[in-house]
Amino acid sequence: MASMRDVAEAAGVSVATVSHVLRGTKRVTPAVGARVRAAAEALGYVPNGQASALRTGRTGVLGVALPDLANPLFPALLQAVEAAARAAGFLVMLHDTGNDLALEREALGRLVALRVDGIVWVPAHDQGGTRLVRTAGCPGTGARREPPLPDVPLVALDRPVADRDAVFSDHVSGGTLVATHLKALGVRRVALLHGASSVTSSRARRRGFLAEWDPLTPVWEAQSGFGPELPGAVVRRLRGGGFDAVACANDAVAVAVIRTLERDGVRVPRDVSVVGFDDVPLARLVSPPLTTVRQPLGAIGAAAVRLLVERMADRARAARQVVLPVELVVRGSTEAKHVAKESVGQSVTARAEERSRSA
Amino acid sequence: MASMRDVAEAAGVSVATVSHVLRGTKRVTPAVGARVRAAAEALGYVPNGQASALRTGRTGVLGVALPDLANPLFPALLQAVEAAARAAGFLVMLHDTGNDLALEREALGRLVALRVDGIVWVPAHDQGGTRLVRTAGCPGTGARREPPLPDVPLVALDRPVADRDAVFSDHVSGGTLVATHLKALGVRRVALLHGASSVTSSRARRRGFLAEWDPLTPVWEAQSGFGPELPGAVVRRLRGGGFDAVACANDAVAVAVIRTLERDGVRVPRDVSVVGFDDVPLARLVSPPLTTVRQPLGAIGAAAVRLLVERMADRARAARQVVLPVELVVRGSTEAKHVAKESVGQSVTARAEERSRSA
DNA sequence: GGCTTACGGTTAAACGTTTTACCGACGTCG
DNA sequence: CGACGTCGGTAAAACGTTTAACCGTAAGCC
Repeated sequence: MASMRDVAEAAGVSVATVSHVLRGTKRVTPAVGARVRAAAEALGYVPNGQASALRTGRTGVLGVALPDLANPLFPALLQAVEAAARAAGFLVMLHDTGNDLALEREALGRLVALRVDGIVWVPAHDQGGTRLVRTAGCPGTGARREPPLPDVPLVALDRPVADRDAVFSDHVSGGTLVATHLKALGVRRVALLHGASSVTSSRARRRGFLAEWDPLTPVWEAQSGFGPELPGAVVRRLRGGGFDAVACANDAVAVAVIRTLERDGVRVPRDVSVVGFDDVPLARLVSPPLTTVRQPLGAIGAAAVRLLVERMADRARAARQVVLPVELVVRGSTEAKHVAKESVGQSVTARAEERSRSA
Repeated sequence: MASMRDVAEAAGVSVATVSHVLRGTKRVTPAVGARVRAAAEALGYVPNGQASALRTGRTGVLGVALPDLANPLFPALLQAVEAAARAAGFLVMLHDTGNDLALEREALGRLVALRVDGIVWVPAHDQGGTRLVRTAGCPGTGARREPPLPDVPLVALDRPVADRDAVFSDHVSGGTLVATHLKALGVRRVALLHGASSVTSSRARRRGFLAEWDPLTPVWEAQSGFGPELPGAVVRRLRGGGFDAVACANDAVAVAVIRTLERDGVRVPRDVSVVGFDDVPLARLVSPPLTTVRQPLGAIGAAAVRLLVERMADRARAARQVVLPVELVVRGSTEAKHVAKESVGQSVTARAEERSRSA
């Protein structure tokens, strides 16, 4: 592949001049500029990013490490991050960590080795984040002491990492929004299906929900994970019935719940309302369309890149955390109980959908 | 960040020795080996990928350029490619081209500039692929003559690119499978919703379908695109009715069709059967679960990486094309017409699902 | 005309690796 | 005892850029 030296020879100038022309770092005679450009074009010259990165210390690449692309939230999030990164002039390097701590460590290691300018990281487990960044391993146990992550600009998404920048959705008020909505619908008995309890956001949503919910009303809680397969215990309990609404860990779980209920002849939302979380594209496509809490993916991506850029400018700056507002999107999977149904349910749906579109 | 030179000084050896120890390229005294490794660990040394890439000419990175992450097929495909790449020791660099030809060109350019070892590319439009790779532009029109893509190992997915390796699903037999299935169900009048006609795979499916379909039976055809929003003309025509089945460009379109039909009181599959394409995760979650044609994503990813590796070994090798078999997955959105419904429809569903799981 | 300045361009030193060639010491063998 | 191969380690060149320092020439100024 043609190098700068080849271009220089073809144009009859020095490599320095070629560099200056191509990057516009110095004024040159129009004639020389034209000669150089012509030569570069003729040879199909493509600057070697490796070499210039080595020299300048900047690669123009952001690394992204995600737990699982199969969860539809993450492609959407990735797209948002990629768009923000591109707007800021960065390419994106992707690593799917498959929810595996070892893979996650390796992923971060490779990103650092490639000297990416910054890392956007959704840790698989939230304890894991901090452990991976700090010096880890149990001294004295003989376990190999894992080295800490070098001081690379890094922003954690949705999970806290000690002493690092982070961006969160406001899961607490997400939980509160769900509780408020269900209360307004006249729901009395509710089932909460949480994701993994090790995930901060799950706990935050629960906190937000319970803060708003009448403390005297019984609430049934269980772990459902984040995948479309419900644990057997949850399925059995859903069959048991006895609740007016189910609030789910995410949209995939909500869809699974709806299918399970319908298979048993329970009608959604007439008999039981179901609320999801995330508002993935799927949510508006299923039947009934999901009432859910929308995460501000675009804002998350933009904030993440912004934090990284700020940190590149000032490595010593104190860690900053950004919390972004979420939004309840009312669709067809929830409906008023014990009160005039059509009017309330429908009008709320229409209004909310309208607003979210114009936003 | 600590460099090799720092490690060498700390260990009291030369940089060459450090390199040899860390890469195991030469035998060293156990004592020296231990000293070097200890120093590296103590300093938190991470080799500089840029530098070694510059020296060796290999980056260990594969570039991936996709049209649109919002289409759920592509995250799934990306995951497959990433898994295959990782298995072969490569990292993946992602670029979402947003179905935009200019962005696509820029994406490929940046990947080349970063000297990725290979590129996996799903061209947005299939004429675009070839045009981008060859020298383009219209000489004489004054349009800036776009330079051809340098000779980087590159594999095109699902769209042909002149003189390059490529991997396809067997869309022709995909179309045939759909036709055969619908015929067996007793469907007489069918609507075909195609994606963009500029996409090779769409044309191939149509060809496969019509080859199997009774040429005397009228077929209604229209372009629906690939997104979840149906064009107005298609919606109006669907409302008109008059067919027993709709074969769709992909699963998202199929879901949109089902919703549209149901809104008009048409029951799926009882009144009309609907068939999707791709078998994205969404397909089994919607109601009714989609009968669709599964693309062998894992095999596609593996084949793509394999082709790239082969070409790295032999740059002059002739371009090779790999066509991979697809599979009909029968679920609940299709049902037999004019014959005993429950028995045929259900048993076929059960059998097919069983087989696809054990596979 | 001699002085300074600005301009257009070049030289050469980095950046952090990998790798070839080399070198001294040591053991072996004739 | 001398020649020789082997072993462990090092010196130095190279990869393709960027950029600070430098240098001749021509223009500007008194």
